[in-house]
Amino acid sequence: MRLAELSERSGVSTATIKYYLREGLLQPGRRVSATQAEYGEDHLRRLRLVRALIQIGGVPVAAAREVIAAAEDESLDHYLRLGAATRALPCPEEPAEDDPAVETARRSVEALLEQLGWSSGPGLDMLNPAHRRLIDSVAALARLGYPCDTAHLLPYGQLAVQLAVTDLDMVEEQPTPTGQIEAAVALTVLYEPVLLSLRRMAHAEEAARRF
Amino acid sequence: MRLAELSERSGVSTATIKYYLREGLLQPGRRVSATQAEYGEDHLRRLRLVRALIQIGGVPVAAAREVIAAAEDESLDHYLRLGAATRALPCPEEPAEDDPAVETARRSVEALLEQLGWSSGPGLDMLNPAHRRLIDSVAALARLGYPCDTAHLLPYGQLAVQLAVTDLDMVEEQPTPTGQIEAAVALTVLYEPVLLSLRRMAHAEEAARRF
DNA sequence: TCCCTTGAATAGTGGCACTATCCAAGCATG
DNA sequence: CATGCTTGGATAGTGCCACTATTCAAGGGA
Repeated sequence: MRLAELSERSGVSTATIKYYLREGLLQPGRRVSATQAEYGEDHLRRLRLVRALIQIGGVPVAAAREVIAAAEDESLDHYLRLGAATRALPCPEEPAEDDPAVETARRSVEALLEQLGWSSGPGLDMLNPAHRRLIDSVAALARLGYPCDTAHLLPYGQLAVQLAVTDLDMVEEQPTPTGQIEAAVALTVLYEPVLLSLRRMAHAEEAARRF
Repeated sequence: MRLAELSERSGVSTATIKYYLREGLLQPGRRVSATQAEYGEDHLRRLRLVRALIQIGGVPVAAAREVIAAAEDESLDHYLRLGAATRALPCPEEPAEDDPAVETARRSVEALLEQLGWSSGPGLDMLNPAHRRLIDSVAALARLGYPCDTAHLLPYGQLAVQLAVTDLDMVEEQPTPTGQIEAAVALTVLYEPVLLSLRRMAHAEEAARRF
């Protein structure tokens, strides 16, 4: 199909598609003449994924490019690609304040990981952006005077384990390796708003029940 | 204390504090002369809250103002203020595409709420931005071909209920009504990154276990 | 006295995600 | 074949957002 049709079927303007092509989020189409290119169903599928990551998941364009690149890096094996793709996902990172609260938070988190039985290799922690973000968030809560020690975090950690099991079950439903990578990325990102929305709705529900 | 001290103790630049003052995120200090103002501990506390909402929680400045305004609206009673404050929190809203997927998603969500026993008053749904976001996210997942029906959503909803119970327990620990409102806002927003980080880390852990 | 700080007002910056404009090369139609 | 529209590529511009820098006059401290 032509650019115009790709645009129409995806609901993304041609200008934006061109932008994504420039940014490397989308493979260029098969050139059919000096001034025209042909796109296929896989382009459409990819475009929909990119669009969902950016619009629903709030993933920045640059990060989406990294994810896409990692997902189709043929030089890695399946598991490494999966890890690379998910690690490329953004954890909106703040410039770490050198606060005593951060050190306390780091210890709380370390203790939490131990209680959860998570194998936190000493180098792996710091490489994982999620780990940094967790520490920063806990530190912010502590700075405001809210309890956020290991005991408080533990139930959240246990719930996270349940979530991960459910999520990976869905990933393993995918038949092809590429499909699994894509599913891992899409489900990781797109279930985040689902989860947060449900939590907020549950807050409202529970608050109404209590008052 | 003076502006400079407020800045030093909070770690926020004077320029940014002035910006927050202009934007109404912070009450002006008690004027002590034509060119100087005095700030108290409550200013510091408020500033830290605002900062955490914006930096850690990713709340836009405008939304933070709404939240603050609702939290201290004396004309509402405790429960209404709590609702108003949390409802002012942003759910990064997308321009709703008029897709058949959205209609399907809406039905899935409706069925989910019923199974969870949530009292979704017919008007309340649409007012709640979280509800819209949930539908949009489910629609995006469906558009990509991932299963996201009521059966798949139910475990997430049940987990959300557990989260809400834990969260509201923490809110109720606060002795004063104002403290409860503040806690509700802070915990709603600041536990989101905690939860998402833990989920991603659990993904990595569970993936390592399986492969 | 002199200079530094303070607070207010205003304008400017940088990043991001597009979006608008231009251009030359086709293709399609009469 | 002429003509006008569409296509893809390149470049520059837009709008928003969260700050940030500048300028100014009035205080206050050594």
